[in-house]
Amino acid sequence: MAIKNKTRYAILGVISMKPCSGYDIKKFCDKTISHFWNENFGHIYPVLSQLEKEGLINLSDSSEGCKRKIYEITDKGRKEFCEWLMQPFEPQPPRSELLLKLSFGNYIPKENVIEMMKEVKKIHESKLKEYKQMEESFLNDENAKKHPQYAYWLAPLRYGIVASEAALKWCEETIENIIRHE
Amino acid sequence: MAIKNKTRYAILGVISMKPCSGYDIKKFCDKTISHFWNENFGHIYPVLSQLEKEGLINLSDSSEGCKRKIYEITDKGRKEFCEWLMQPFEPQPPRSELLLKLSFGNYIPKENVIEMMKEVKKIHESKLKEYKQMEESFLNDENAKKHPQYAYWLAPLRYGIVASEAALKWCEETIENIIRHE
DNA sequence: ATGCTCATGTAATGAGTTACATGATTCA
DNA sequence: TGAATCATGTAACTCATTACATGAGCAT
Repeated sequence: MAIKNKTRYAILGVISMKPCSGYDIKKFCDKTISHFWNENFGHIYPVLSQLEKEGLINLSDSSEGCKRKIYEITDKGRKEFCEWLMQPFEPQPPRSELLLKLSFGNYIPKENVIEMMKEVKKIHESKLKEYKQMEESFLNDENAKKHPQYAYWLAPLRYGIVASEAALKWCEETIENIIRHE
Repeated sequence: MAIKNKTRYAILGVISMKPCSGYDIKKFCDKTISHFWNENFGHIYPVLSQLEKEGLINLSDSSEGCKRKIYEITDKGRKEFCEWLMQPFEPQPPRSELLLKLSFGNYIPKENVIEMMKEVKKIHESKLKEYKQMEESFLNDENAKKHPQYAYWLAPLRYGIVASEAALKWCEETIENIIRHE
């Protein structure tokens, strides 16, 4: 059976970049990878304890006597993290509430569906704008370019951009189709 | 607090089209909406019992004395289903294992990441092919065109197509970027 | 002194998956 | 007669979310 707890890998990944606390991890997720990954405290803290118990992370020396609990990754932890990275990608079972709703659109007035689709379009527009701004500042950052993670950070951002553009196009097309179909 | 159990709406939707059994619902999901929605028996049956208890579905007369339990939607059920349909779309918290993995690609050999991306590309290629075939047979089906659900069934399919095309493009671009970045 | 952010955690709950159990029917 | 499919369900488990509780430190 495939391991399903992805939170542990997200945490290992964040800690592997820089020793940090549970609070830091949450902040990092919210600020940096929020457009493709989310975590919440209620899950982070128990998983942190478990990872420590398994010896994949350690309380760092710097956090002794201090209130904040700073964790660092161990060799064992780095090994397990890399093993996960090397495992082939397995598609996740899809669940799109939007597409589910949409496919039963004939049960409610056309206007409501169109309104919903316009809302969806707006969401993608604002996301696209945000991603493009991020991309611009990223491409102009000479320091970032030298970072070994550069191409791997650009990729999710680029995904956000092309996916949003496609979704936008699809929204327009779908609204047209719904209007046209009597 | 928002209701989170989406399975109940998927079930109500399927039953609202045509009275059917839990087994039928599973078959329908696998065959017809599998590219954007999945269900499994272990969840369908308990939710069916619950929906019946709440009076949103009924055992149909035709299933009396029969082994198969055919359910039909009640007025109350149809009302609740439509209420859900009318509620504005709320974006789901994102969790892309692929993008998470990819963003830590610098921890493993480049070749592995590229191999993974090529696999992902293959997956999208075969999906795109499948969707296009479905689209073709759908567009050539004169009966389908007259169905009130027509535009709403075409939409998820079109989404699959544009999303796959975008993802494909992104795969190629990303592979290039990873190769180029020393 | 009031409110905000920092910071860590626990408990309850819910959603969904997987594995297991059972028996009927159909078809080769 | 044996395998595959039809058909319904339960139990155990895991993952994740939400709500709750608590307290420190800092600014106004």
